[in-house]
Amino acid sequence: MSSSLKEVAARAGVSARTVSNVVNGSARVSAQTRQRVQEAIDELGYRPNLAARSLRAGRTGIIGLAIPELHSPYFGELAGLLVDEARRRSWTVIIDQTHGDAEAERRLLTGDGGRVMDGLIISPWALEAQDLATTAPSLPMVLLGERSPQGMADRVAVDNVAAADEATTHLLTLGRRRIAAIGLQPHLQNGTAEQRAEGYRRALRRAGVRPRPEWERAVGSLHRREGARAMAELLDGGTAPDAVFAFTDELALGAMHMAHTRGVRVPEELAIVGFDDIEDGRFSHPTLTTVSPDKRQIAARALQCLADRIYSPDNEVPASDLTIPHRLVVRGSTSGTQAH
Amino acid sequence: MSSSLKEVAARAGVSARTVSNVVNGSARVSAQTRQRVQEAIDELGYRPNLAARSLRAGRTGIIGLAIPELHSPYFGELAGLLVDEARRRSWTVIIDQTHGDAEAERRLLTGDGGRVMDGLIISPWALEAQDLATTAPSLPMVLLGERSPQGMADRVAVDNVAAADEATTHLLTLGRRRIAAIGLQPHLQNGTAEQRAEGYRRALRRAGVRPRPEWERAVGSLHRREGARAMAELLDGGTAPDAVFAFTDELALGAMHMAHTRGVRVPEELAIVGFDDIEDGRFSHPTLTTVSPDKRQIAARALQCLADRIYSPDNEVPASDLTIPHRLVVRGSTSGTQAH
DNA sequence: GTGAAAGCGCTAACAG
DNA sequence: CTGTTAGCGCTTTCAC
Repeated sequence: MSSSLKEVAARAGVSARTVSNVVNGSARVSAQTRQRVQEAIDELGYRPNLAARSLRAGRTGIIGLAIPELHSPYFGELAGLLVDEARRRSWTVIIDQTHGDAEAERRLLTGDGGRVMDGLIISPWALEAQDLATTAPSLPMVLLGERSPQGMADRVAVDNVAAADEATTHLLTLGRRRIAAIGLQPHLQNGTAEQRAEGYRRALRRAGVRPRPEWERAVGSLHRREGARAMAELLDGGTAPDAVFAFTDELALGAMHMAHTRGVRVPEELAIVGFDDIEDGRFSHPTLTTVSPDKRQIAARALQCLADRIYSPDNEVPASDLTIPHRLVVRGSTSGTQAH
Repeated sequence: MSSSLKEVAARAGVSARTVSNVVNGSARVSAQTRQRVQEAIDELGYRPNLAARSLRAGRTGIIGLAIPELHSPYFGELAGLLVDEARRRSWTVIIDQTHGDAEAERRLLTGDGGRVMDGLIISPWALEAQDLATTAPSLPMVLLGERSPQGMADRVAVDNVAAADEATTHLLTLGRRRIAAIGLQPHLQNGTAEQRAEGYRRALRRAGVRPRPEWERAVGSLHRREGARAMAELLDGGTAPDAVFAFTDELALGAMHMAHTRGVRVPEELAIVGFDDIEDGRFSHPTLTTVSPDKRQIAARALQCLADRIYSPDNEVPASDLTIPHRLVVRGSTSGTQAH
């Protein structure tokens, strides 16, 4: 179907070695020879076979990205940034969706089905620290989020406790005291959710407000639908909250939707803060106050870590644990103005 | 680093052939031998090297997906569906973002940098039909959207003219007559935008309304920001429209945002229809009326086409041109109720 | 500056 | 049922 290096060599009247040199620029080739080879390449439409090259090199130039789902503004945006950053490093990215399925995550980690990837960036969801530790890491790996057992792999994440604390404190500063939280995931032992809950409670306690379990709402997923459902439960409960801290923007937008549906005014009667700073929140009505992690930096750091591990012969580099900066972006859902 | 088939064979005291048979189940192996081999595999943590396998097989099991950007609800969702569908067919997906860059699209088409992918699904944006035709397709390819020169590659798309007509007709049915359109991209010769504009004009004419050029607003991108900008221009213009058909939901949500900012009530003073049926539109305030393409079917059909081309030895199968069904979903932005 | 040849890890055709 | 072996297309050490 497609011509090989050998055919190019034959046509140009040189050896395979020389063609290889021309293609890779790996050694000096006389201008004349180079041109003859280049012509042969063009005429034959030669493209190097990457499988062969990888087999030789022991590397594929492909890294894996495993995320719960592409269909999610946060992960979609992050994936986009990671793909761009990878491209800058001449890597291609294979994307896998785990859908929060433990089996899918484990399969990826063990490299079941064969080695294609030089490294893996994974945002574990269903797998617990325990599992991650026992599942031998068969390849360089960077974890996004809160599930790294110490020292097992590099980790890149924001300080969720501090961020949640800030978000909650912001609501307290507005004079709100009946502050609910939406987004707990008790069945998952999900590190992220637990840490955001911890920051939420910490802020409440510091302000002398006692956390009320009935205002900590669990969700089955992080989609808008679940945020809406949780909000409905809160509004149907005994005392209605006057503020909500949602653990993701999607949940927050779902909650806001339900507030509108029930005729509850935002932010007057109900202030809302989200987490992630997705695009939607900048154009919702009202616009959404949120914790904004530096996603660009998450992508850059994750790839830097991976590159270090892949290119460093020394396998004993201690795992790094990078904390990415974040900031609270105040918008309409917690202030009178529709600040952008 | 990782053990090879040969090592496994040595440890199990069999030949490479037998190990290969065990791994692939390609021939009958005695239960006893199988077990011995399996033990060796487990002990050594053997994983087949896919580069070698691909080199041998002439196939990689990897397909490419090239879209303008992952960071976009529509493409993110579509990419997710395609990845899942590919997985069902035991393919892995390499994702590339073109960012609407003609050069990036061309590079992909020519397979510059080497052959890794068995096939490519591409949603061309910047490249014109002309370019696509002249750029020799070096691999099986399916085009998503409106840019296929006839017969060059398979194409999967909705009937944009009909869909835009329906959307506009819906607005006319509500009694609106000053209907603007947001989303033209004249500089791109973009087939999709042109076809939606055509459907829009056709519906207007059929209803005896003369299309007004100043109500056809061009955008630089399909993001919410541009929708907001275009809406602002419309509101600042001479006669304000009483309805807007935006060529994507993101543009529609941007327009809606601007309407809110300017105190224009939706849908009372301004009805809005979008296109794509992204998740955000189901939870916006008000919820967004939109044209909903059957994305699941787009994904399924695109992969079916690709599979046919990859597995069919006959290269002369005529290119198919599949039209995917769509439907108009009426929600709050064009009706009094907040219908979900 | 260029050629010859070995071999990356795997599969499959050919023996036995 | 299992062993032997020849490449897949490329890079690279060793010669010239």
